[in-house]
Amino acid sequence: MRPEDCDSVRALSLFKDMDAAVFGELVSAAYLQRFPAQIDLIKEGDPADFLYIVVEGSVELYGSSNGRESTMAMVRPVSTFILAASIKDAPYLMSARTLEASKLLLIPSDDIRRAFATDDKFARAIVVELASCYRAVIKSMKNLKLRTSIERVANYILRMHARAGGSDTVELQVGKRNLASMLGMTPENLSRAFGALQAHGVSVDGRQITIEDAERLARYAKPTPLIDDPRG
Amino acid sequence: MRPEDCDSVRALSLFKDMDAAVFGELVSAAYLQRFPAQIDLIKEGDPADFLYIVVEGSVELYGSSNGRESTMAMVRPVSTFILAASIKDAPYLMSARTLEASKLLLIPSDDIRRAFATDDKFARAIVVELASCYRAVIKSMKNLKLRTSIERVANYILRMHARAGGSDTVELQVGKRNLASMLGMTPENLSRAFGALQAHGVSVDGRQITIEDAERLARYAKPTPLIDDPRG
DNA sequence: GTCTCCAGTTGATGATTATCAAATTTGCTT
DNA sequence: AAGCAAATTTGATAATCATCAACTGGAGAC
Repeated sequence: MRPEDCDSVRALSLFKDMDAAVFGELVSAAYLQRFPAQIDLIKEGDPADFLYIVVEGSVELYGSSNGRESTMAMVRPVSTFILAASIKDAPYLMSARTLEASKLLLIPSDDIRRAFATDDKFARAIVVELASCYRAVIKSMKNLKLRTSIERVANYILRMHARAGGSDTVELQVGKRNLASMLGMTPENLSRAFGALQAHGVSVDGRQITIEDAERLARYAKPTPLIDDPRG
Repeated sequence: MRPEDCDSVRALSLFKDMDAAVFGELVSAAYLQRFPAQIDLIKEGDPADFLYIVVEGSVELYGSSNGRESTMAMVRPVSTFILAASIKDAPYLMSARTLEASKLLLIPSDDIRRAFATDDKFARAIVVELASCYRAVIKSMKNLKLRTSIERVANYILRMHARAGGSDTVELQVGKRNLASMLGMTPENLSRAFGALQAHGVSVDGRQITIEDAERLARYAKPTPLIDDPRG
């Protein structure tokens, strides 16, 4: 594991304040691996053998039932996923696959639980992390239950716009297929939603999205920090 | 606060292993209050001044946006709600109101955070609690995204059936209006869903639900522990 | 450069779900 | 027990969303 990768993991709020020796043990027990795009990493229902950290690339978390499948979240560097299952020693609730070629750090759940039991600061950092994850899912659920599909797309565009520092052109980071599933709709309807948002000053060309007037779009989308603020 | 209420709170896994003195401080700082039915307790966006514990009765957590409103969860005794906001000192993401006359324990978030900072066992108990809450929301989200409304109703009935120890008649604990919102549909469609489930051996009379053959219903509902198991 | 493949788009249609209005039942009050 | 308000059901209709099929355009293979 390269020092800069190690540093970027250590910089995560989850690990930042933990005991140096315990962190050392975690890292030495871990595997740093590269995966190609579209590789299945974990399957829901499997025992949670590892905690995963996305060092480079991106990963899709999705759920399945019957024949259906739906994206639950997309994870980009540097952050962890499936922490809850690792800690509880419970089966994964979501499957995961790489979206692109990715570098991942796999830490055995046993070691995570041991560090959790020994290191008080680590235990407290996990609390904060889980609380944030919990609140993120609640927001995502409110987004789903309280908004129409076009509103969800509109608010997604506004969030990208904010993340890009207010630039009036933003670039989609994920394929429209994945985005559609993430937003709880079909790819066809995502296309049509983009079309419908032309009426609110949005134009889409490939993965380039141009926002004519963010204020105007916001008047339609009606964003609220209680759903759309990635922090808090 | 009556000793039996105190004991039932202490028995929660969140508090069970915590230091007796710290627990004593928490309880002495807390307010035990009775509320009538349909009383607004908290409003989303407000600062998280208290952690709530439902001692008796039941509470609805709901989100709103635009003019819409949707039930996110229903909390029954004895359990806590809005722990994540209390710990993070962040605004509530959900509003709460009593569903029936209820007895609630309100613990100031400041005291919760102080106890979290001092008591290592409490900090670890919070981790387990938050991990469980997180997984519960993920399940709820999978339920929403991966199932039709009739399937959600069918699986809800199966869960009640299991909770009632396999009895072939179960009683609805909540009004159909609330249940509909919880399951992400309108009251009208819940009615029709019950009607549609007659074809799978379910008959509904008021709040009494009779399941002719749970196996048969399960063949339609296709429950999975990764969505429907309340534990894990 | 041309071909192929695949993601994305578009159009037509069907299923699901929401909305509105009215009828009916239920539960509670007097 | 009668009367009233609220909850639920039912029916008719409309909006939303999914599905299927056909088409388009661009990226990579050869």
